[in-house]
Amino acid sequence: MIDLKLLQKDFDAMSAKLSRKKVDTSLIADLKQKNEELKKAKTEFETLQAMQNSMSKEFGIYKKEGRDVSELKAKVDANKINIAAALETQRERQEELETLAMSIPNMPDDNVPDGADENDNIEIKKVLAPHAFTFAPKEHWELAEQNGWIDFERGVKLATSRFSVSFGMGAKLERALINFMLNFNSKRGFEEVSVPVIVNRNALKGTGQLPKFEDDLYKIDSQELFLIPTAEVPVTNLFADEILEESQLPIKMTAYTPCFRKEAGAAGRDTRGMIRQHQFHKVELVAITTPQTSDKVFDEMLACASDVLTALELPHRLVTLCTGDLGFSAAKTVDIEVWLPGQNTYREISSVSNTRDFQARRAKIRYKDGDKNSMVHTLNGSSLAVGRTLVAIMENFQNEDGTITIPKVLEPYIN
RNA sequence: GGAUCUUUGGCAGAGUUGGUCGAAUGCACCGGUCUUGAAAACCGGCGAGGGUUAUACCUCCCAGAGUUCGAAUCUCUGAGGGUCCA
Repeated sequence: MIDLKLLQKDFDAMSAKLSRKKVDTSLIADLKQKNEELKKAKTEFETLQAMQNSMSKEFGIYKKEGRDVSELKAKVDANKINIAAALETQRERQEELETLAMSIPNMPDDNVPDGADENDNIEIKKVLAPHAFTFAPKEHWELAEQNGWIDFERGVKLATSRFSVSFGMGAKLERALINFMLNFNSKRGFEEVSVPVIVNRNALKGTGQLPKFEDDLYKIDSQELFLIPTAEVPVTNLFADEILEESQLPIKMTAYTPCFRKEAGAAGRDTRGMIRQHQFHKVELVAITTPQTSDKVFDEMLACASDVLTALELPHRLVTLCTGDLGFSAAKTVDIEVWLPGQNTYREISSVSNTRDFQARRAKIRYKDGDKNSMVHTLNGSSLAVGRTLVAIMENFQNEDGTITIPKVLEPYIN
């Protein structure tokens, strides 16, 4: 959630930043006004409540002294009616404010480039040059079927479209990749955690998936629980409602989970193959830091994800997302795109984001900052999407006859 | 599934004849005295959010509803945990 105090203090700066993310200034103005109205309603209610409290105290004293309370009671009873009304207004205002505030995205960092969509993203650097093929490289679904690694039809049979089944070496490679990545991340100082893949509404509010993006989540109707779209949700929320000691920070974690997404807005996109699945494996990085160190940890996470690809000998590039492509919670995001020779293009395989204090404010994750409590910064990044990594391996390591060479670093994991 | 108990500040743990309880006490933590330094001892501070220049003031004792002038304390519902029965 954006900082309402800051909004009151510096409306212009904030609305300028948010308008870069296509948030209508009138919305921000509305938010400011609602905030002021809530304040007013609160003051009103609290004044009445204070009266009530002091009269009640008096009441106790009167009783003890055996004095007549009928007059006081009449006063108190009258006040009660006003309190009920004031409380009701306050509640309404509170709810209005919250509904609006929770649906406003994070402000982009100042150095995030302006832009409308992914075409305006800015490449930072390329790592490893795509190697030249002496034959026309195939796309991964062809290779996957030819090698018997992935069965798309049977995935559909078991569930619905956008589900698949991995067999034999395909399945083995997925497992190898997960283990390899977790080990890799551990060595970089990210503690391995294993978390629930079903979470409640509150956790999803904390990281920003709710209330705005409920359509893209799988919901367990009977219980108000949801399948996680990313490990970012349970891992970040591990520390919700907590006040951490500064000495504990930064907390750096890595987790493997399956992820579940309805892909509601993606009809018709990537319908073939396993680029866009409803269920996929992902190894995630999450960090909780002080504001002073979040940029440093961001770079560490980005390097960590990029180095995994380098270790796998996969050509990739780093891309700074422009304002138009930036996610809801992120102040800054760098995507890592892996080279897919079959598709002859770079495709997103990882996304590292700094949400600054946006999620921290929603999830109430704070730390002792001297003698006061301040919001932490939270960061997350994939390292990596396992299915897409497998796709990249298939396409980059394919031989002319359609067989696939296994990257050297994975050999210990599949024997 | 049935019965019963329980849910308090970072932790432990008082508080159940409703009033001055945001809450004893201990531990932990922070500051100080003492010490060459540390430990011990002693003194002081120490929940969170809102609000204020600062006070005042308001809210929070699992969640929600209720009784009452007044609820951590009583009633109901729900959730989590324990024990027993099945």
